[in-house]
Amino acid sequence: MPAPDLYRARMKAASRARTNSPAPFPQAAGSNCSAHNCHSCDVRSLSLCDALADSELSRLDRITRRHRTPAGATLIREGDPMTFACNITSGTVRLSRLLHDGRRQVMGFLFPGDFIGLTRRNRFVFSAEAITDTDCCNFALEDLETLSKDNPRLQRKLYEMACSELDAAQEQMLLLGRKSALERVASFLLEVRQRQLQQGDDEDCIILPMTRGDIADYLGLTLETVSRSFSRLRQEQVIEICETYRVDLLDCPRLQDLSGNS
Amino acid sequence: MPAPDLYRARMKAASRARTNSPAPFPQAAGSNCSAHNCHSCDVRSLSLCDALADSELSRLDRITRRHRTPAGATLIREGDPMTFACNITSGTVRLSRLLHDGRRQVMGFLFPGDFIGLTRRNRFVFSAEAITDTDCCNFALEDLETLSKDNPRLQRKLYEMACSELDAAQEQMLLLGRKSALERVASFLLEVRQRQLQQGDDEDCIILPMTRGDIADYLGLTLETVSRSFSRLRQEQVIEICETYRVDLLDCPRLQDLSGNS
DNA sequence: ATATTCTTCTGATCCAGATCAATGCGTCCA
DNA sequence: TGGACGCATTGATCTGGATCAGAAGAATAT
Repeated sequence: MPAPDLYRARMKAASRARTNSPAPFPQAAGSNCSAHNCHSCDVRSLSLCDALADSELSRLDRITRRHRTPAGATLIREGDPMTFACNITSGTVRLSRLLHDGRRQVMGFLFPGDFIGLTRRNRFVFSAEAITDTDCCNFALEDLETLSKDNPRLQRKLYEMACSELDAAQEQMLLLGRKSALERVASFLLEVRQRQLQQGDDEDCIILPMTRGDIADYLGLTLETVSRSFSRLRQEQVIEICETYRVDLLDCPRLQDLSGNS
Repeated sequence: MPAPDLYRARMKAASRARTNSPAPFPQAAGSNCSAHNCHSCDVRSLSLCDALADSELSRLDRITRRHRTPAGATLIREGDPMTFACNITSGTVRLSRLLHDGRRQVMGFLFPGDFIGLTRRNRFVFSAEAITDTDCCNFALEDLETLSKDNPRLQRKLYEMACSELDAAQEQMLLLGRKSALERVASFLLEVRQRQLQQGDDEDCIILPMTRGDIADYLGLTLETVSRSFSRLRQEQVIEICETYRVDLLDCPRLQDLSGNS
């Protein structure tokens, strides 16, 4: 995504929030927004669907509902009944949870290939909001269960995804429990870099579609502290802030040191 | 466990740490410490093994190695290769991770029925230490994989356990990222209560086998702050500290309010 | 153009919780 | 029996990051 678009997307998102327009999701069955099918899917190798052989894909195709969610709109509201799971195929999504008085914890940012639905709760405890325009495939939970029941590879893949998420969550617990502000921000930049390498963007230039406030709520800080940490990393020549939402990692080894991961 | 024993166990643990005696784990095959088998297992219904029918238990029995770990000894060291998984059958275990400069994050406390091994890493990134004398069953990872390969219920159970862990980890991320000290301590007490209800101890009197320092490292606080929070809850008649490691929850609704979970 | 909105950045001040320090209690061991 | 040790509690002080308060940039709306 070209850089100026990102800013525009953010603005659109903000304006949508202002006018409080209804979230376009979930939509009625059949209202597919992007010409797309499982066989030609860009992110199949990154996602759940990687567990299915070509021959099984048509069965998946039949239970899939595809949706486009514009930037700023809500995919899932905290408290919604957990009736479907969801696979992000393009865009960036923010998962967040609120405390009664408005304090917010961002549980994670989702990129193409990421999956929502690894939980045993019967309601979503977080909301999912599109940071940029987002495409996703969702499956009724019962369909997915039927499918996984006679597909051990799919069941196994779900297990592996849950374990990976768990590894990441434990990393985040260490960060939130014991790291300083600068360590958190350094860790975050390296995490985003790692994610973008997986996506095939192999530059040391990372794109941050989320705001400083989003980052702060992910790292258990305030946006001012995040901003100051960015500035300090810039002053120390560890990063260059090309644009607000685009950062060059000039010195990754140093960033690694600063991240606290020995 | 009667209360005074707990104090003694802690002392033993401390003395073991002092004299730096070697961890008695992993032991050679066959060195079973407790007379115990899968069919008569107390915690089967709480654990992984619940997924297996009676008829399949003997197969599990054959790949199981049982160990007793005395209080204060180490079950797993950070960095050990992940060659086995482990099921706690009695006792309490602390999982913790260290930052290079000694800062510690306790990732969780394990009770009977809890499982270690839901990860995709090939090395343990945390250490596991027995807080009280602990019995566990462990399985070579490859045995477990063989078993789960032709046992969909076991595979499914592993998936569900990973999802439960993930739900808990997200709860903890909210706590570590956004809750105040008092909210953290209140949440912790309620969490322990919940765990002890599962174990069948249905009193509003909870046992805390871990030290204030352990609790602090679990909650991202210092032990002084934890101690002060306990004192404040006592002053406000929300809890009664019967003994250091035994707490009565006098007013659970109030504790719930104070925990920040609306 | 100009006003407006959203966001970031930076400086000044404040405070919750960390750190430092002292006391007491229970257990172990010589 | 006394001293050492581990742990918990409480008080005094300090500080990293929160909060409060502008200023300025970037884009949209008019």
